[in-house]
Amino acid sequence: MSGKYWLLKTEPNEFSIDALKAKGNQGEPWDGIRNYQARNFLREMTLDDTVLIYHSACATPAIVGEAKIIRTAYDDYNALDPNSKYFDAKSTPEKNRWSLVDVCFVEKWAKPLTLSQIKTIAELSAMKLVKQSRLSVSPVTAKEYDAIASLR
DNA sequence: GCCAACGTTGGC
DNA sequence: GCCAACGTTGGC
Repeated sequence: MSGKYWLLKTEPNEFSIDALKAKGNQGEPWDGIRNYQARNFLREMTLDDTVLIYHSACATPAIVGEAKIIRTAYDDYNALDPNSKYFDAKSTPEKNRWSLVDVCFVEKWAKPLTLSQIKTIAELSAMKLVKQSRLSVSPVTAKEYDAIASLR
């Protein structure tokens, strides 16, 4: 089991880890990423990479479980759909600015690792999640992942 | 609901 | 290419 590690944020009101679980093996297109830095990380993802699922903009922001990449980056069709809330007038079928990946549920943790806990752990205090709070897709180092895994 | 952080847009 | 204005994210 090798591969890279990532963290994806989602608002549980919009799409929770339970909603991802309900999708089963077919997984879910992780759409709506409209930030270049986040998009670039999406494009670096490879098959079977581990994804930490983080609930943001809720009562207790926390890492709540794990997922994996089941399809690597492809054009975000929502950007071309005028009826989508993710429509982007500057994207065309030839030059689509945005990408998405498909993600599949792996595991929901019995005990979420909260942001406030994360901030108190030395090995995790440099996480992009902490340093760049508005970034919705971020890399996680192997060291960080090990520290997180040992805490749950 | 407030507000800090910060990415994006557009005038010049 | 600079930078002010604006919009969004997300913790609290």
